[in-house]
Amino acid sequence: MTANRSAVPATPPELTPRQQTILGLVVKMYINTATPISSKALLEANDLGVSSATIRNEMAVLEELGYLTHPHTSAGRVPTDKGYRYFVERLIGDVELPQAEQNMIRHQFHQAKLEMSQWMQLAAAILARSVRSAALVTAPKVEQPRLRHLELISTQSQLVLLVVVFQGGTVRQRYLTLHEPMDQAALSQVAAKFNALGHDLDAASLRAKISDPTDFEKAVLDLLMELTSSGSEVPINEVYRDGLTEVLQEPEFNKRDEASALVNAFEQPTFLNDVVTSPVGTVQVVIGGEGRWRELSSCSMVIARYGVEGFATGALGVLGPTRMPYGRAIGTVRYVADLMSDLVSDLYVD
Amino acid sequence: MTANRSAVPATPPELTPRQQTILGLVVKMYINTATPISSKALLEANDLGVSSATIRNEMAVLEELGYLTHPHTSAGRVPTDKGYRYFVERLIGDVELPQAEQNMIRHQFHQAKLEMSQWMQLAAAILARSVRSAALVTAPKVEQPRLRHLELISTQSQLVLLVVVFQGGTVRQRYLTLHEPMDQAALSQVAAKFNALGHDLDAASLRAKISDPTDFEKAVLDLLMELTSSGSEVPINEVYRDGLTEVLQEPEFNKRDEASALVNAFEQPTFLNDVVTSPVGTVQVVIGGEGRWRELSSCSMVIARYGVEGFATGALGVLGPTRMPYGRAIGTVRYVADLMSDLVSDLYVD
DNA sequence: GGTTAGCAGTCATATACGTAGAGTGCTAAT
DNA sequence: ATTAGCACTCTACGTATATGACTGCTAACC
Repeated sequence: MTANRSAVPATPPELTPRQQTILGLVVKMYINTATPISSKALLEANDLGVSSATIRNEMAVLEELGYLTHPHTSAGRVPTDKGYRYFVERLIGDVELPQAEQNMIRHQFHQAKLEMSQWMQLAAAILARSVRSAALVTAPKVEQPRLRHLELISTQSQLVLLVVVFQGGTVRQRYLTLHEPMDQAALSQVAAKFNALGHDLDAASLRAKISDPTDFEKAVLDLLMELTSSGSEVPINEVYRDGLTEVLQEPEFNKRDEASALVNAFEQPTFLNDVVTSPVGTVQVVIGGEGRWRELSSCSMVIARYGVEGFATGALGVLGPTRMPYGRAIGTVRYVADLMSDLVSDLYVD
Repeated sequence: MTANRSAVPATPPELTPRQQTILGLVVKMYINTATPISSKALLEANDLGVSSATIRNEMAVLEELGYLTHPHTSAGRVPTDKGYRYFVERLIGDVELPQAEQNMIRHQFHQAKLEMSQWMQLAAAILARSVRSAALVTAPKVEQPRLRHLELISTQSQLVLLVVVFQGGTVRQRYLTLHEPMDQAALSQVAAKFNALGHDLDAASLRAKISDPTDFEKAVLDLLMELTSSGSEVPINEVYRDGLTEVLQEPEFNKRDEASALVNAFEQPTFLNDVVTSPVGTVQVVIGGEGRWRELSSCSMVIARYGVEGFATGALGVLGPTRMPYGRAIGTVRYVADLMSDLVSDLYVD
């Protein structure tokens, strides 16, 4: 009991088994009821073999150590962020989703039409419903996308639309302004040349293969590089959402500021990707904004990357009150992320 | 003054000029202050040359006729939906946006990068900021899209991705399951055939041109038809939004139910298109949900179609409290819709 | 020493009540 | 037709009071 099970820096001081039990129960009950947990209530719901006075004493200790708080003198206890953190890292037992639920989710995935955007939308819907939180899914971003086909389309004079289809079916498009007019035939010729040379190559390799490019070809190559460079913005609409309405019903979002902060984060296109730092395969739990996202002090996130590391990854997760069912959330996020990873490797790797 | 200026059926009974003035002032003041307007307050803010008692009498008449209400006995007057409607249809004067503002908006449009999705996002942002409401923009839907290029990409065995680029640069993609395996070469051959025959045609014309198609070719043609049929769903993510957070600050959304209803409508992908009925060129004002959208009883919408009628149209508009600056809203929506229409005809018609 | 019963103390919540102020509706005078 | 004036109504707000939910502490207990 004294050995640390995790390698987290600044390990919290060890709690006695009974303190752990009490902390765990307070967290679980508070997550369910959304009301502060009194010593009496805790006693009535669980048989601990001790009196409420003892529980009070232990709660006082847990408060001293920073795991619990008091809204006011005559109220029950509420977990602090530190309390949730301890719960998530030490007390949560099995976060594996029950088999039945896994089956249900897998079944939905296999029923769906086979399109990435629909899958992402489905993933968001499943996360939202299963965790009762707001869910976010961003499209997988291919690291060095290989070209499948490109098309140059003349629209107005001097204005050309470049459409690129990448391996795996991702499509990107961008307009290009010409210095001097070119007709469609000339454009098609360039496109044909690029298609012949560039098939299955990434943008850099294609550029290397084109000796002595014309100004226009250079411009197209630049645009291709820009589209596939790692700094390039993911298209703004490539984030799929669900469950905002439901999570706004939670009591913590009665206060308008809290609700606004949540909506803000939820709507901001880059938010999820800004927050995710964990590699594919692990689930990241952000509790109470963790100092970095001030507004989200009463929100938690359970998020993960999915896909194939170093090749194509996206992010997904849920956003809800700190009073979140962490067990379910972690289990579901992990399971859905795994499913999505399978999809990515099926569709993008060939 | 007795002649009807509009051809609306069931014309409301004519109000005296003074009643019109008072109704107009109450609406305007309430829109600004969000508090019920008392006879005294109205008198102090505007010189009407009569006493508060007279105004009270007139207000009582307007209430009798259904244009105003009372939250309670000793409160000022608030416009009813009917009052807003009268205001919008008869009392709003010039809804043309001031030249300076037009310039500002036009300027922003010409500064932007030339991509439809970015333009739509920009339109949403402009609407949201200018009207201080939530703004929605849906992508233009081309009626009978002509093919530009299609690509068949083998992903897994039996699973083929169809990517179609239409005239104007719209891209659609869909997966297709094969009955028997085909290799990429065979797929490319079919694609080449379709590209040669189908360039600049719509799906139906292409189908007519292909005599004696193989089973696979039939399947691709079917999919093309489905993608371009009028019943086909617009991709779920093709709606651009902005301004939700801001509009949620409005006092009417203090009540959670109101806020939820708004968020719901705002998030539902098909909402805007479900509501818009007006043709391109006119602005539609929906006040208080108008019976059909029960939840939105305290919301109004100012919306319009844009694009080229019968060819490619989308919808845009704002969603806010019934206490909405209708003049600004109508002016801005009209102006932005016109700009977007110009874009559509520039980009899609050639 | 850990545990517990019991009790004083604290605070939120609910209720009742009184007052101030805002605003209307009505009436009688102009 | 308009208006001054006043009675009436209702909300908002502050205060007082009671209630009940908890805690924290102390002293007794095992």
